[in-house]
Amino acid sequence: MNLNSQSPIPLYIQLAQRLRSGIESGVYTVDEKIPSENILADQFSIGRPTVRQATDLLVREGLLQRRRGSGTYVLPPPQKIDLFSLTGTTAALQKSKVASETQLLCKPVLLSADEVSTQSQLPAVLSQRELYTLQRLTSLNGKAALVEHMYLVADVFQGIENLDLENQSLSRVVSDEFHLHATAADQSFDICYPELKVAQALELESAQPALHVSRLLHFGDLQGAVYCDIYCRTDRFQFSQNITVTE
Amino acid sequence: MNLNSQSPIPLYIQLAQRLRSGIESGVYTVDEKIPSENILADQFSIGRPTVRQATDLLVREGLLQRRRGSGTYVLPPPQKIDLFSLTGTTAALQKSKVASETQLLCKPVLLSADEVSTQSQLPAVLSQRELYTLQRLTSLNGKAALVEHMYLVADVFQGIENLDLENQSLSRVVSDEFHLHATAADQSFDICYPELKVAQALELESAQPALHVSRLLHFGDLQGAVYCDIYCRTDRFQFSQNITVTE
DNA sequence: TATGTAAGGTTGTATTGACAACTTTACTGA
DNA sequence: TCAGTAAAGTTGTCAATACAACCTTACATA
Repeated sequence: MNLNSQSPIPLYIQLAQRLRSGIESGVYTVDEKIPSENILADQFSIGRPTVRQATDLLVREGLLQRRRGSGTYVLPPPQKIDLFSLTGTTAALQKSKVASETQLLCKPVLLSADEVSTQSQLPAVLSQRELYTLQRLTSLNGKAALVEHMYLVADVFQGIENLDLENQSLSRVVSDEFHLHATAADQSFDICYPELKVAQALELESAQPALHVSRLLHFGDLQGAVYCDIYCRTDRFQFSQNITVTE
Repeated sequence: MNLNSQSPIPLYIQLAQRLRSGIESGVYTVDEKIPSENILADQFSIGRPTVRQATDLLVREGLLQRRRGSGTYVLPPPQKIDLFSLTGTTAALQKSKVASETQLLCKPVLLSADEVSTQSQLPAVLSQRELYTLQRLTSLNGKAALVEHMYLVADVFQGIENLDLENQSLSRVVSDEFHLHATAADQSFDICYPELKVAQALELESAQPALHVSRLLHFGDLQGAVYCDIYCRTDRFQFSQNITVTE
């Protein structure tokens, strides 16, 4: 079985399409290996770097995962989780009936207004204020799903560093301990390649993108009391949202 | 100037980091070329394939664009557009004061219930119904930004194929002609690699991801009367959303 | 001065080859 | 039967080389 070297379509794209079809049709089974790079090179009469270019595409699409020394595996399709409605992340996960575990990557730390002013990615409403910052990793069914890097206005959330912030919805903590409820949010969505620490926490492959959501939460008159950068693996879980008109 | 070949960090990642720093610090200017692959290979004493591996990363991150025969260019950062609140896409763009142009890629076509039932990606609420389908490309400031592939319930939107659907908010058409207003939406967000036609319309590089949003719109009692797959280039524009609590 | 052509420069695709770092498998000895 | 070790197989990184397909630049001619 060979590829068409007279075709204007590059060989690596032809091979990628063959492999993609094989995955979709079940020829290659989820959680099992596809043939090794050397075997594919022989089968299709092309070089191993060209095979790697083809599998690079499918790794990036979230269909395959390479494991050094072991092989190249077919990944399962993503599950669906409502994450971007205003219910709060851990609450949404509990509703979705997936086993979820949240752990702190960084415990809450108090940042002075000077320190905050050096962090240019924070919204203007938070500049020049003291903030608590913390990072959490949430795994679903034992698999890393999302990382949250949160900033909370220190004045509003005094004492939060003494609370248990693992395996518990932040919105519940905010509600139970501070008697606040989010009333609105501004979010933006983009594709990014997270910094190394976040990529490692999410178990991302080299140059694998993540969905990045910047979320600024408003609590009635307390505008922008919480800011959160969320990094999601959309290849493992599909993140959804329900919204309604507010009029 | 050389890379550290004794480092455990691969050479291509070291070079990528050097180039990224150069872009962020302004050493390499937006809309101008970085040094050619051969020049970088000489400068850093590495092979051209290794240089290409490094620039591959930055192309994927949306920092660089390669143009065959011309060079490798630094791309400008994305602009911010509110797209995922419930205001409707073209209306949101008008509000953002970017020059926007919307053109049909496919005019509305009526799909029979049989044809609809073969399209597995549509939500269950739409199966077994006659639908109009159409595709639109929206460009902002002359640059392809998003593609919408829409499905509208035929009973509800009879006659829509006779309306002008270019350069006009669908939500306005729906409002003016059918006296309907979206009251809620279910959306999900993921990173995808669109099919060729969509990728071409968006001017995506090979294996460049797009943000994919599936949106099901509800019009009061008319649940799920419009379904839309939206593919966005988040490297050119940053897409945002404002949501509020509905209680 | 403008147009056309050729040469040079640039990125895109592909091959062959080598070695490192890892996992898996098979065999041997206690 | 179990543990340890070596060999084989797998992916990851790197390089040289070649040719194709494109763009840019410079020069010549009308």
